[in-house]
Amino acid sequence: MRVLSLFDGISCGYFVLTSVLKVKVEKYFSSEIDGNAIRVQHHNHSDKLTMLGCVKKLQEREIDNLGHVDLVLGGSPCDQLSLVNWRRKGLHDESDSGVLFKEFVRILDYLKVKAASRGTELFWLFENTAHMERSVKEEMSRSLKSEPVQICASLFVPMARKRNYWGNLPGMHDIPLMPKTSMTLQRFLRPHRAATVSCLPTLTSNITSQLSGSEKLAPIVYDGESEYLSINEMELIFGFNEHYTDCDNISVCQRRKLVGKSWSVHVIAELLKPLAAIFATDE
Amino acid sequence: MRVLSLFDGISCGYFVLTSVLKVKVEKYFSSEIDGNAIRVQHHNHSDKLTMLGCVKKLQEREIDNLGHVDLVLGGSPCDQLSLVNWRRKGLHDESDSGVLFKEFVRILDYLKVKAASRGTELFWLFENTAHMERSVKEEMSRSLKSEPVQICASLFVPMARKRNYWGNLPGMHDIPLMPKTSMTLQRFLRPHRAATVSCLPTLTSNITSQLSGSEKLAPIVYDGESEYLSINEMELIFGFNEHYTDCDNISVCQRRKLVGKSWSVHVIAELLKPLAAIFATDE
DNA sequence: GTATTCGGGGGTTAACGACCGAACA
DNA sequence: ATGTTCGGTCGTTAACCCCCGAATA
Repeated sequence: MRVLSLFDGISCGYFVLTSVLKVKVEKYFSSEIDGNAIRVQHHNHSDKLTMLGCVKKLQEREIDNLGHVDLVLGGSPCDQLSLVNWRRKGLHDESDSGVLFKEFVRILDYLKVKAASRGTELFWLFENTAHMERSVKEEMSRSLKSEPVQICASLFVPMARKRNYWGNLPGMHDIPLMPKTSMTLQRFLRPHRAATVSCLPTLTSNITSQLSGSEKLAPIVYDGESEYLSINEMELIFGFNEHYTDCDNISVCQRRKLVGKSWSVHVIAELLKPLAAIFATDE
Repeated sequence: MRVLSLFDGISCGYFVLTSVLKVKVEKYFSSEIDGNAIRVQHHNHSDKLTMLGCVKKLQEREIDNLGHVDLVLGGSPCDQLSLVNWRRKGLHDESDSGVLFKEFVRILDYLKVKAASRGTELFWLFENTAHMERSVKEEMSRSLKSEPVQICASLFVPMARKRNYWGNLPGMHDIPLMPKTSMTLQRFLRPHRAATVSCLPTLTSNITSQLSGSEKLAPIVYDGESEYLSINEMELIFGFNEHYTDCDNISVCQRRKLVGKSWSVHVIAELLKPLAAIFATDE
């Protein structure tokens, strides 16, 4: 499989395809500009990724040079779209990150045309927060020429995380809306660390996102004192290996920002699972 | 084997005995008061250690309650002894950490008497920096009733670390003073990270200890820029598993302090290796 | 009503990264 | 002479953690 991942972050897509689904990834093109995210990519996947830099550099000439692409992945920045940012600028402020959504559409549309003319199939998946203005979501759907499915990570892990997923993956609109997982937070913790809640709120890059309810209850008790999740625990709950982001002296704060903006591994694995039956795997 | 480790830090002794030498450790009593060190102990060895708290609490009654002890380990704080601290207070200032050396002697002497009266053998190992005033070293030798052997970690890893080791371990004074290891720093680094030196200076808790020579050369080049070692690389060079100290949101700075004060795994393994032929192992 | 949320601004605290220093090899 | 070192102080920068906020469900 040959993959193009835009806004690749800490390469959740590559992690899911190779570590979870065991798909043989022949090429993985990663577009990312954040220095810490690239350090995590280097540390975990070193020379298996091809780094492309900024999406804006990907014009038709550069896309042609990638060769054949089977799957396009992307989740453009939501900081200017999410309702949690009351000073958000929306999709159209050219000086901010919301406008990057259009880069995904531009690149996807070009690859669709190429695939159609060659008679090959192009799979794609686009993700963004479910917590945005209705008008923005509708504009995204018009641009992507499809309707999203909303999936919450609490189907698989003890953490809320409602996200909208657009795409053409087989069966993606038929994912059963099962009840929340029976896995409790405590199951993810080491000895000496006790959970105060069974399920976490949506974890963002802001540490206060960990506090539950109006009483703002911290999730952990250690040595008789309440405290926040460790970054290790956050990595595990998102579905990565423990220590996934521990490299190159990236601070705990920056690691929290990287993971808080990432995808939930279990949800992406559920969405991409049908591709494992189509493309070559290691098993 | 039943072990008492004083000033246990991040439990290098337990790591060596179990992970390197595969000795069956029936009991490992750890005396430590640093909160971050205890978090690392909990995270890596959870319920396999028995925490004793401060060495000063270990009076004859508490020592009796430990039951039989085969091996005593310890490296008392050197911040008031090392020549690098020009405001050091020495061994006898009751308000500072140098005086803790006497706690090791007190506890060792009591266990020696107990072992002699029961006719059992008591192994012991005490460690401290080689970079101290001659008079302090001589006083330590008088108190411990033995002479130390000086071993540098560069025998095994690309890092200087001259330390004095006192004890009664079989063959410890016969460890061959081989030339420095042929393992270069580059062998410990991931792709995209280049070493500027083949062997590091003595790594301490101070980040500037990584700079070599009068030109103060940083050890790493990444993306064309010189930078410091990552804490991961420091863990590996000390002989621990990568991420050994990554837990509970301990900051990179605090992790550097924990590792910088720790023992070199390879040296301790060489010293304790003869015990693997005496005590039960997993192999 | 009421709880929720891939975020930012502001004041306090800790990490960072240069100099400092003196003995022993 | 020259280089070295299980550290500590000092100014600068970044991390921390309380507030804030408004649409959607």
